[in-house]
Amino acid sequence: MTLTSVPFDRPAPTGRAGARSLQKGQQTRAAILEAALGQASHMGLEGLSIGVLADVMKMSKSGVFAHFGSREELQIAVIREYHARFEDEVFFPAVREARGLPRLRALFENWLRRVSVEVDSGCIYISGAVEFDDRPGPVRDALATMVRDWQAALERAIRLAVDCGHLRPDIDPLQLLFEVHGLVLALHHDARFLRLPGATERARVGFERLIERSLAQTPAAPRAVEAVR
Amino acid sequence: MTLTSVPFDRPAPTGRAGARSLQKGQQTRAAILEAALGQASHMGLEGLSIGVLADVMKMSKSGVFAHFGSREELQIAVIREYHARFEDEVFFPAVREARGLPRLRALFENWLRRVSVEVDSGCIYISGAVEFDDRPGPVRDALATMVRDWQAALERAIRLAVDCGHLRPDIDPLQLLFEVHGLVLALHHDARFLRLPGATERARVGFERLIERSLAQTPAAPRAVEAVR
DNA sequence: TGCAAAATAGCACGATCGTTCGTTTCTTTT
DNA sequence: AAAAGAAACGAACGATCGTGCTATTTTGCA
Repeated sequence: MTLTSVPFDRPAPTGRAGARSLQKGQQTRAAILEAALGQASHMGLEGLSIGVLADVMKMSKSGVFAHFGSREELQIAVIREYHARFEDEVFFPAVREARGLPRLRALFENWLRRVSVEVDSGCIYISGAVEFDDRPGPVRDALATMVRDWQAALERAIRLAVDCGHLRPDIDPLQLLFEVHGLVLALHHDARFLRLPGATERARVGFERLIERSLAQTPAAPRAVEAVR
Repeated sequence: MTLTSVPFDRPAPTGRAGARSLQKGQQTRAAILEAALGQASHMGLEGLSIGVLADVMKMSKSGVFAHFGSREELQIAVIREYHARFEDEVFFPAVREARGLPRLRALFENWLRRVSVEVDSGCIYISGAVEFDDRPGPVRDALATMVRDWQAALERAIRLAVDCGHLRPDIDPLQLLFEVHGLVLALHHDARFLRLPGATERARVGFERLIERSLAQTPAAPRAVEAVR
């Protein structure tokens, strides 16, 4: 019951010894990844620099390098690490809620928390999407896989809410997903770039209006009379 | 009656001679800018490289460099150029429409066209916002000024639609702006990064629903009965 | 404690980056 | 046509980049 089916090669036991308790290498690798995640959040995945990372870790460049084999692999490792944390902070806590509207609300609320400035780091899904929308390659592929998985999870939650009878049966899950996603992107833009206060609340309001319009109990909304022009 | 009040130092007549017809320097500068705009659309403003630009223009690096004085100035010049084209393609054609809903619709529709993949280039406002949300400096400032101006223009159009009686008087223009902006961002994401077909139509549908909900003629929407949970 | 293997350091490479400077070529004006 | 000025070139700089080697150190296990 995980968000994604992408295989993680985390332990990567190169030696024969079963990784009983995190070997030295694994834990410095984890520490590097931690630092890399921070750097990528601020400078973007393309801003990741092995040299800078080595300085931060007080290691040699080659020491850092050896853990990943290439810059691309480092970027992918960062994406996977971000994905894992996203799962832990957004997805898993939400699936403990009752299926249907409560779970959908929880997913959105947790998502908001992850994206808003309250966490100093930016969302790698969002910044990465912009950085790699014209850059084919394994990094883009990894990123796209994770984003698609997350969108699929949201779509499932929406469909569940429909099946539960919480939302009207005639709503288009993908359209609703599109609109909800837009709210989060607008939040990311206004809060992080324009530094506008209250963006989180705007996203919440937008979400509640979308839900309200999609509620099952709503008597078939009276057709708006003849739109202006 | 322009979108922005930011002064353009386009002609920049260094000599005393009145620039009657584009001097040689000005027109190669324009050609460089054209190429730079294309490069920035694909690689982002941070991906702008004077060396690559020189190759494309078949000029020397220093020749290109001399036109701008620094990489930062080049980036800012690109932003201004993009802004000018955005005005020409999105803003000006729309203000010829009747004020109120028709103009608002035209603004949105032109915006869609500018952002969707139909134009091969990406939107520098959107990619720049992500690239520079954690990078203070003159480039970020220039970008933020342009974006804020565009948002202000949209806000004005919304307020006009309210004043005309097309939209309900109790709607919050900034909230509506936020939600409309989200649709465009979602379009940019789905169309350019995920390469999903039909994203433009989803944005249109979302927009029409937002408008429908805000129409003046709509009888006060019946309060949705007690939301689930 | 000793030994094999894993982890890290050190150094050098080729490439690219933005930038500077002095020179040369092309335009424009007188 | 000559003189003045703008535009473009070419070479070099210091810095940083990712990466490939070979040592050296550190670790984990017998």
